[in-house]
Amino acid sequence: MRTHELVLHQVEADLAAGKLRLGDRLPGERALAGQLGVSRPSVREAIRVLEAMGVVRTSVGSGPDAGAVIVADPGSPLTAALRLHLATSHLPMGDIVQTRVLLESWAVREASGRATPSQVAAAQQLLDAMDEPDLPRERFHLLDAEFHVALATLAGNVLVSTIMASLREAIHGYVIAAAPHVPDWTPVAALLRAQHRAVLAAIADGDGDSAAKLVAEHIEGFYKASRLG
Amino acid sequence: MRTHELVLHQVEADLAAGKLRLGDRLPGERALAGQLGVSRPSVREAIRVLEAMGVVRTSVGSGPDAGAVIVADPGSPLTAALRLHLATSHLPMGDIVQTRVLLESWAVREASGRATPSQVAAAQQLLDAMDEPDLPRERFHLLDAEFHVALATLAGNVLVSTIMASLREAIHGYVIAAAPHVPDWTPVAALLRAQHRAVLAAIADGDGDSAAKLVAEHIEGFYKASRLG
DNA sequence: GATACCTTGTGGTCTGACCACATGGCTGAC
DNA sequence: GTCAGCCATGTGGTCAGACCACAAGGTATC
Repeated sequence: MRTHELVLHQVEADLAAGKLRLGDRLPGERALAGQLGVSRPSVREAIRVLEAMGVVRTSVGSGPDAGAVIVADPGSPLTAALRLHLATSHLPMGDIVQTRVLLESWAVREASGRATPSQVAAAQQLLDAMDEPDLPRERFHLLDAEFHVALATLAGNVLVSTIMASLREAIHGYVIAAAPHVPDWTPVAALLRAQHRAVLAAIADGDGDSAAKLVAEHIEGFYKASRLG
Repeated sequence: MRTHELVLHQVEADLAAGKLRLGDRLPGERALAGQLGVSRPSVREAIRVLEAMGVVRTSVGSGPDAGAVIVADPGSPLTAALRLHLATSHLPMGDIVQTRVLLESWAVREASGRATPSQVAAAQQLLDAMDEPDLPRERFHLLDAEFHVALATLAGNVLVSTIMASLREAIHGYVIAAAPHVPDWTPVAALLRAQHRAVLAAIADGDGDSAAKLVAEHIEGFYKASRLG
């Protein structure tokens, strides 16, 4: 076993045993190295991995917030991993689109009937913001992503909404890059806006089947238009 | 930007540009450090992150296989991240079960009608192996996991089957730990075996709806019996 | 020609040092 | 007594240099 893996296992064991909890600070790099009988570079490599996994956040300086703090951010590692594997071209974009359809259809179906009026209103505000004329296209896509993640969150499943958010973020760059393939943007944007409102209305009405159908058409249509799917 | 992140971005850019392809080797740690004007520990930290993300595999020694080789393994990082976040107790087991039901229902529905006889036969062999009397319980669960992943693979979506595999692996330890909660194991195992065969039969018959329903009941029933869900 | 050895290049690890940064207490002025 | 400014302290960030273990492939020996 490599030295930094020893450190990783130790930290994971402490997490599982409850010795390390959310918000706690890891011992300093020098102290941890001393405790485990390894060198500081090995501890640092382990902390880099934990950081990449979204388990700790490090910051320099002094005070209560300094050092390596335990956080719970399952999203960022997933996003980063998806981005990297998309870059290697060994993760077909079509599979990602299909997965989005699958997850979002389920999420809006689940959200129908359990979404509170205030949650629906919050999503509505995002749609209103997207109605603004002369909205830059990148801003449009960011709001769009936020809306879809908000829908996924309504289903109340942390894992599903996390996966959704990561999928959106990982492909955001590709969506922007594909912009030239949709020269006539204005009518497309109008269609997307209308579809969003239809989906949200179906959720508010508690009509899960319609919501699922509408969101699937919405996603598939967009990727087809963007030549991404 | 921290130094090791600079290295990461450089590698990601090379991947996206096609300068680095699957199977290629990264320059040696010393060479890479020299090229980018950073120190070797910084390069090493970056490589640790890439390794954690399943983008490279490192090995010592000499020859064509030595060093850091580009691989495509989106599964292991996902597994590790899920394990760690389960350890922090900020990822409810119920959400994982729900996600499994969602993904597997879709997968078996998709697999119905597109699975070839040879694929079904391969899955059947796993079930036959699970029929062996006096099979150790851990071995049973491993074969069970393999069977479920095989089903997910039949749907032909890399992302979905990868997520599925990671979910299974991440919770494997918890399943084993929950074994004492199912004292009367023999009839439970018999039920699981029967359910497996029913699911596979439905897939072979092309009856997607039945397959989806059966697999959902199978998964939910198991977690309920194990007091995990 | 086959075998044992050794050269070479790889990652793995450690030591020790210095830097940048943020805090928090200390010191001095008022 | 109060407050502003300063500096000691502890943190991660980075570096240089060294040595080890390992595996391949060439080389010398028998």
